[in-house]
Amino acid sequence: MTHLMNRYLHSTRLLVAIDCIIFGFDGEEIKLLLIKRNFEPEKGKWSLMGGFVKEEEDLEAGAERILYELTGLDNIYVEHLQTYGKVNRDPVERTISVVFFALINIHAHDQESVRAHNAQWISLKNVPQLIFDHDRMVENALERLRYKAALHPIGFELLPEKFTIPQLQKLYEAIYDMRLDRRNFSRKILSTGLLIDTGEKNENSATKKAILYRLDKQKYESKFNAFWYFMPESS
Amino acid sequence: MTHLMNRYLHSTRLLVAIDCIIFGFDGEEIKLLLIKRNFEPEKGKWSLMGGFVKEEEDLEAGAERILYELTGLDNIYVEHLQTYGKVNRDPVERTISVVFFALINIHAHDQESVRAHNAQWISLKNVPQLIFDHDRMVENALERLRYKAALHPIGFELLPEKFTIPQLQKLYEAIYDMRLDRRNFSRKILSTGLLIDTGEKNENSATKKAILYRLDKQKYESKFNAFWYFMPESS
DNA sequence: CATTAAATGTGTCATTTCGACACAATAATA
DNA sequence: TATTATTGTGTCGAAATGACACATTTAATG
Repeated sequence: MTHLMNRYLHSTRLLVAIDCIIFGFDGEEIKLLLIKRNFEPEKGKWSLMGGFVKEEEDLEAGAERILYELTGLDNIYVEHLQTYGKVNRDPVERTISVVFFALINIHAHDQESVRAHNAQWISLKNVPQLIFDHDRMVENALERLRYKAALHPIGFELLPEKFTIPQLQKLYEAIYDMRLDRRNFSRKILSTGLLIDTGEKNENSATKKAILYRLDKQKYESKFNAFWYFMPESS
Repeated sequence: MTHLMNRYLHSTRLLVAIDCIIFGFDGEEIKLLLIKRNFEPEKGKWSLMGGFVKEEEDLEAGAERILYELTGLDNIYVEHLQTYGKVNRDPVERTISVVFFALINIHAHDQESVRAHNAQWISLKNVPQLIFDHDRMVENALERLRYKAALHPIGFELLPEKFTIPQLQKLYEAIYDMRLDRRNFSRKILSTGLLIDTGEKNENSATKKAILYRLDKQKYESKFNAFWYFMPESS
């Protein structure tokens, strides 16, 4: 038992943080939920929402706790991105950061809680410099989002329950920062069989009202872990 | 400063381990380099190669150290898989495990070092039960390998510098555990423009000698982070 | 009330890609 | 020289893709 103890006893314990990249979509742009820190360290600067792992808490649970604290939402899409552990990434003390990214319906969160945390939705194109290595985390998360959305039907997580094909197209155009052909996009999306016509139409339109669809949850679950092979047209 | 100290001081420090999933290919099967532990805890059982993060060591550096210790190789393909942090995953003490996976040329490693660590190459199909949550790590790594190899020209990392198209095909057949059509495979691979005909032929053949190709490093680098869209035929 | 403008739904067509399959070339062996 | 196993390359029809046209819906306009 002494031998066992030695291996463990002589090893370093580290602070373990959890940081969350929170994506939203307002109909035009992809946005991030960032906080202007009113606490140390780096008070006054922008950062991701985060916290430390608790003694008796799984990592995923920690991410969900932190997301709930800020947005009042649970049951949202959360995925482990990766872990950042450069020796000097946190100037106060060496800290490993386990990073998750979340996709939420931007209109569904708790406004009050967001205000209390001094948080704001900021367009991807206007993201300020962030503390520590949070910039790189955001970069990597965007790559992952693009990667994932090309292959899995993940985009729906950013939209309300009922949505139109033009809305979905705008979402993909925002994710990939490129224009897509309406007609080809529609064909591709409908060919997945994931969309169910609700019979309703989008009333908030000054011109032709688009059909409101909802996800076929069943097919969604079954297709989610399979490759999807959707990709924006190459040029 | 007291405020700052409180946030940090009252948080838990955790043991941080690094575990490595090491893939190899022997020409027929995908294999894992596993160790039969001659140390506690779980002495006598099989596990991944791992270790603890050192005080002044980046995570990636730690993975490379551990890989070098076992195989004598550096400059190999290593990618962060994900981090496992369930509260009770290690019965001795709560430990977070940052997991990497590596792809190596199975004939290039240091035999002596592998023997000294009581390690063995074990076919994916015969992997014994592993300690802790290492089974799930292996499962996830295989998923990642399949995912990645379908989209990026990653398979070459498992082959010697010069290789034939039939060898490459056998590799993909092993990764996806399915048979592929020779003629379609050849067409797809050659169409990527990544292969350069060395002019040499594989002399270890009792029949028609296959052309030896090597990677076009330049194109390889440029295509690596782009989607590749190679996938085995569906059925 | 007819016209216009903007947005949506659907269709066509040529090109490319993909899967299934056939045939010729190479090299050791009998 | 025939045989056998393996490798290289070609063909063909079906499906998917990108480029593009046209008709429909709706509010606003005169």
